Amino acid sequence: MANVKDVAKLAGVSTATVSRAMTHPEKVSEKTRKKVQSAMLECGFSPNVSARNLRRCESKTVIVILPDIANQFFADIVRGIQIIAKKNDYKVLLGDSVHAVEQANAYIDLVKTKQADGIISLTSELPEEVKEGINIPIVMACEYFENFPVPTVRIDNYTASKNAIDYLLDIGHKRIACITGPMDNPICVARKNGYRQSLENASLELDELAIDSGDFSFHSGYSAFHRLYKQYKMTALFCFNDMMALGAMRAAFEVGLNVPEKLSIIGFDDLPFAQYTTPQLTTIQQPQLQIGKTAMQTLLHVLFDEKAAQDTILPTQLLVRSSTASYSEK
Amino acid sequence: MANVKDVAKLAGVSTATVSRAMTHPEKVSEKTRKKVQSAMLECGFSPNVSARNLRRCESKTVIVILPDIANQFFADIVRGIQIIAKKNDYKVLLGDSVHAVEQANAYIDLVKTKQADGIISLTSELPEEVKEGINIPIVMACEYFENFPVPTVRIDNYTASKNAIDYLLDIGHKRIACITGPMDNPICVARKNGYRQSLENASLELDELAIDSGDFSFHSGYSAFHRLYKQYKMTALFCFNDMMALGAMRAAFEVGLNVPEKLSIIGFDDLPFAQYTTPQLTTIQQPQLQIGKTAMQTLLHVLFDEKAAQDTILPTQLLVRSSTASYSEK
DNA sequence: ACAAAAAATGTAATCGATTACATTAATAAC
DNA sequence: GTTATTAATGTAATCGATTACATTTTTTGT
Repeated sequence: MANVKDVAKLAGVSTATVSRAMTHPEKVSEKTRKKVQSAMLECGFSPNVSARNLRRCESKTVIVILPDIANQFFADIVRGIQIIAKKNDYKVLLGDSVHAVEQANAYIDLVKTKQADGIISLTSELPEEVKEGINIPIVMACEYFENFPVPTVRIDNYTASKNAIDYLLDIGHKRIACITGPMDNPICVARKNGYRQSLENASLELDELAIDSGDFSFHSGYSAFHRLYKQYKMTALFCFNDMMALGAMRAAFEVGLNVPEKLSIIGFDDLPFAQYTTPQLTTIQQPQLQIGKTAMQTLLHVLFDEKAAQDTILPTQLLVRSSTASYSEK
Repeated sequence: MANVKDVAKLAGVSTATVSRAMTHPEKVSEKTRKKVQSAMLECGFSPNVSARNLRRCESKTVIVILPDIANQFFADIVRGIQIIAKKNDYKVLLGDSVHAVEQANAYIDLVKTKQADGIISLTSELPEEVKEGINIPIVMACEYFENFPVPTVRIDNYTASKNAIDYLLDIGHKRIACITGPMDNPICVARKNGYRQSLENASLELDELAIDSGDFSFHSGYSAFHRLYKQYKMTALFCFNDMMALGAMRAAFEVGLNVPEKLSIIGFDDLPFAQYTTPQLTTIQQPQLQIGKTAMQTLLHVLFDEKAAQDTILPTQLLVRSSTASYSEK
């Protein structure tokens, strides 16, 4: 494989000039730049990036840690990250942590070992050292830690959730159940607080029997519904993501509880399938693309210390489709 | 940041010994190994992998090129790849090519520039040079090129498709429409051939009005259905993936064509949502996890030239759920 | 046309881990 | 106890691109 020396010899210049022709073309005369370029073509030269990284102490690569590549929710976030990364000459590499801290750690090692410059984490399932403010450029998107100083980009889970319940109350529901995510997750705590606050504002009490939890998978929504159905007579159900909402909708169908006539269901995320289910799913839309873009921009700030990187809160929107209907007591 | 020299000084040994303690521990005495290890801990040493890669001419990293991270179909394939990679001390990095050859090229460059050792491509949207047998370790999974010598792992699309249509014929359907994928894709050609052959075996002629094509997205299935519905009276519909099948199912609902009573629908892939739709989707299951595992194993063969890497064809299975029902003419 | 400033290029050190080869220490063989 | 073997360690070159600094060439100003 050709290296700078070969190119230099072929072009009749020094290795320094070859290097400059690649990375600082403005510092090389038009004429020699052309000579170098054709020499590079002639011997099929590709620079060895390990060598460059070694010398430069950077890699122009960012790692995105996903807890679960199978969750479509992350797709557009990643797209947004890629758009901004590309504009800034960064490569994006996706690491699926499969919800395992150990696996996430392996990706963080890529930064420690200089194979990547920074991390955007879409999961809070990270090793303790990260929370303790280890010196690694990292931005969290969607998720966050309580009281830990990692810059984040996210939504206002509390308000989004509160608005959804407000809407259900508005259209006459009083018995509103809820399928949460894992309650050790701060965003789930926030969503549950929104749910509780909305009920309290309507002078309704939160009934623990109306609440069950899942792990964001289709199946967990399905089985949580079956458990809830036995213990609580609900007219509406709020699920902490669309996948669980679909699982619950399926389960409701199986017990003959028609959606939305007998049961209203609201999801969270607005995944692509949400408008293709029958009935189409009412859900809370997150600005995934914008979250991704902002996260990458924030990471660039962290990397270049341009300004103290801050938290960003982006807006959500309740999309009313056909899985919800107004309720009036008979 | 500490480097081998620092560790060496701290442990009172040479850099060579430090290096050996890391990568060939059996060549170092028990005693010095311990000394080195505690010295590494003491100064918080992480080896600079760029330096190692530079010297070793390898990166222990493989790139997986996905055409679309939003397509859940790839999730378990990636899991399978990761399982085998981990066993062999390889890192897996996912690259979303967004169906763009240019983007795929950027990932291929990672190999040329020694940042990755090989590629598993889940898309055939690759630059021409790859097809021309460029000297890059690459394995294709699911997709393939006609007449190009890249090792592949895939299913028998022709037979899988033929079996699905055979089943529809068996349960009495005669007017079977089809929503294909992009017809410049060899796997789509194979599936369409299976569809045609099954019809021919039953002495039915393939009617071009019964065929439309999509791009594997929910929406394309939805709009293809609406086009088909205007021009062809079908009692069954075969879609080349589950996402289009769901889109079509939604469209069928909108025109009042009940599934499965008035229209049977078959998908392809068995994505996680397929058992949570109403009705649950009959579909062709692919062994995604196994495809991924085999692809990674094949890539290891390619990398180490252990034996001529071959093509592998894995089995599929028709999963009959509730979106299909038998048809009898009135 | 000449000095001064600016632009272009070259020389060689550098990044940090690895490893061929050389040397020393430990063990085995007789 | 001496030599032959083997194990452990050290020395220094190496991977390939970058860049500080030095030198040469070109441009500018008068």
